[in-house]
Formats: sequence, C-alpha cells, structure tokens
Amino acid sequence: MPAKSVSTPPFSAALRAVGLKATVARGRVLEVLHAALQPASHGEIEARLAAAASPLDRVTLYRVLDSLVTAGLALKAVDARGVFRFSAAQTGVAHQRHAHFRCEDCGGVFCLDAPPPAAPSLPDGFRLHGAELDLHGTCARCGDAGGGHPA
Amino acid sequence: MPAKSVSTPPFSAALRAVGLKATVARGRVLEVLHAALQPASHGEIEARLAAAASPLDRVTLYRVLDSLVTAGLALKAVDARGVFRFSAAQTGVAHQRHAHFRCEDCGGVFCLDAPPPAAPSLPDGFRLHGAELDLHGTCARCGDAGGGHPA
DNA sequence: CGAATAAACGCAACACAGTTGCATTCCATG
DNA sequence: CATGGAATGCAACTGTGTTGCGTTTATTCG
Ligand SMILES: [Mn+2]
Ligand SMILES: [Mn+2]
Ligand SMILES: [Zn+2]
Ligand SMILES: [Zn+2]
Repeated sequence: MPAKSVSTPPFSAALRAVGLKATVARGRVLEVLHAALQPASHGEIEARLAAAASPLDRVTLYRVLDSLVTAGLALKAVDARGVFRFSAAQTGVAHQRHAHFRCEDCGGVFCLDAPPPAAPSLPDGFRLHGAELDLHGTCARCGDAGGGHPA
Repeated sequence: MPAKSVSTPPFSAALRAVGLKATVARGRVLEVLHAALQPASHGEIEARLAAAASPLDRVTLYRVLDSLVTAGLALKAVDARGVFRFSAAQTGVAHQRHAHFRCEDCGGVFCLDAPPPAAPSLPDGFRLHGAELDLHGTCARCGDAGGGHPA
C-alpha cells in the first residue's frame, strides 16, 4: 500500500488552486460547508466541527471563512437577523454572472440562471464595483413547513 | 397668542393614529427619520438626537424604533454589513420602485433613478417578496478624499 | 531530507450591536 | 387632578465579530 505521506487534508487541490495554503482547518471547514444543506452561520459551523471531533478556535474559524470567501471558495450573505451565513461556492461558477435569490427566513442563497442586470449611469464621482440583482423572499423549504431556522 | 398647552410633541397625531402613545422620544425620532436622506443606523440616529440637544437613552431608542416599526411608521432593513437601518415609512411613497447604490467604504445608501428590474422566473416553491438592483462601489465623497466613514 | 520563512493558528482581550430586568417617570383616561 | 399602565433611564448582560501577539505549521529551497 502506497500510504501516501501521513495525511493530505481534504480539498488541498482546490485550496492551492486558488492560491491558499492547504491547511487542515480550511479542509475541515470546506467539508462542513459542502455537507451543509443550508447556509450556515459561524456558530453553526463551529458546532459541527466540534461535533465531528475536530474543534476549531472561534477566531481561526472567522479567519478561515474570510479567506475562503476572499478566494471565492465560499459565499457570505447576511440573513434577516443580521447574522452572516456561509455556503460553499459551486466550483467553476462565476458568481458575478448571474442573479441570486436570498431566502429571508433561512438566509440561504440560491443561484439563478438570470442574465446580469444592465448597470445604469451613476451620479458624478461614483465608481461602480459591481451590480447584482438581489431577489428575496422565501425558499421552497422554508415555505413548505411552518418555517423555523436550520439547526 | 393661543399658546396651546405647553408643548405638543411632533407627530402626535400620526402616533395616536396607529395606536401609540405620543411621547416626546417617539416624536423626536420620527423627526430625525423624516429629515434623514438615507436609512439611518441606530448609532446615527442616536448621534443626531444628541446633536439636536435632545439626547435619548440607547435602550430607549432601540425600543422606540421597535415600536415605530411594529406600528408601521418606520422601516427596518439590514444592510450588507449586518447592521440594521431605519427609515420613515412615507405614506404612499413606494420605496421599492428604484435601485440603490451602496458605498462599500462608508456604508451609505443612495437612491437612484433606475428602472425596476424585471423579475425572472423562480424554481418551484419559491416565493418572491421583492427584487432590488444592488449597485455597489464607492460614493463621490469616499472616492474624493482618502475615504473615511461618516460621522 | 532538513532548515528557513511566511502564513496560519490559538489564546486573551477588546469592540460593537442589541437585549433584559427593574425602579422611576410620564401619557392617557376619567 | 388622581390613577394605572405604558414608556423611559440605568445597569448589567449576551451575541457576533475583531485585534494583537506569541507559537505552530505549510511550503520552498538547499
Ligand atoms: Mn451564484
Ligand atoms: Mn430608496
Ligand atoms: Zn429558506
Ligand atoms: Zn461612501
């Protein structure tokens, strides 16, 4: 058996592909994000890591999430309570090129196949960095049952 | 001169019309909300009240804002940073009919005269509550000088 | 492989937004 | 006016996210 090295963290290739160091913390967080059914808050991710016997320091988790978002491997959105929620970015999907639907109840972000909106002209001195069509309401899951937030 | 009573708080009629006690605190907050050019955060409202020589306790302001929102006299929304912003609910004026520009530096929100985006079709079970064209970048003031946040 | 280096990690302390409990004050009603 | 219930102010608290700094670890290179 080749037993290649001692252990390679999951998602090492994806991490290095975007210029990030392939650390165990980032691998575990990406695992949690990919296994999640809904966008997860910092606290939820922290709890799932602890439940999986790989607890992570609070601050480290904040920094890991920030690095993943900056690198484009995760999405960050604020839910109706003002709490940030994170989800795995689909590999290969450029998130500037389509609209997103945001569930006001669970904070979930769903990619839609809609064309990018045409940017209107701005007042003098304003510089445009991006434009997104922000659709919001309730997603199928939250509309179904009486609602309530994910674990 | 009739000098009617000692002083009637502003917006007394509007407050009583929605079943709220007409208190000075609520009147002053409504004044600030109506004078505001953009949705204001709790801290901004607090500062403007203090600047107008009618400071209000932090907690009281939270409760006043909550009562105004519940009664329908104010609107509450969370901005991209996860901070709640409040605005006067202008009777009749539809605030959803235009696009907004959000300054990534100072957090300011500016109303633009842009046509409402056409909503695309959604997956099954999704319910649309609203759609906004979210433009972001740097505003004229933050682009000018080296930046910095508003007071 | 082993050393060097820069990034990432863990811990403590901090900052900011929002909430809760309770005693005091004030608006509305009669 | 008197009165009762709602609103206010103050203190303490919680939740979420940030900063500083010493230690550890992933990567590079000899
Ligand atoms: Mn997307
Ligand atoms: Mn507007
Ligand atoms: Zn939902
Ligand atoms: Zn600005």
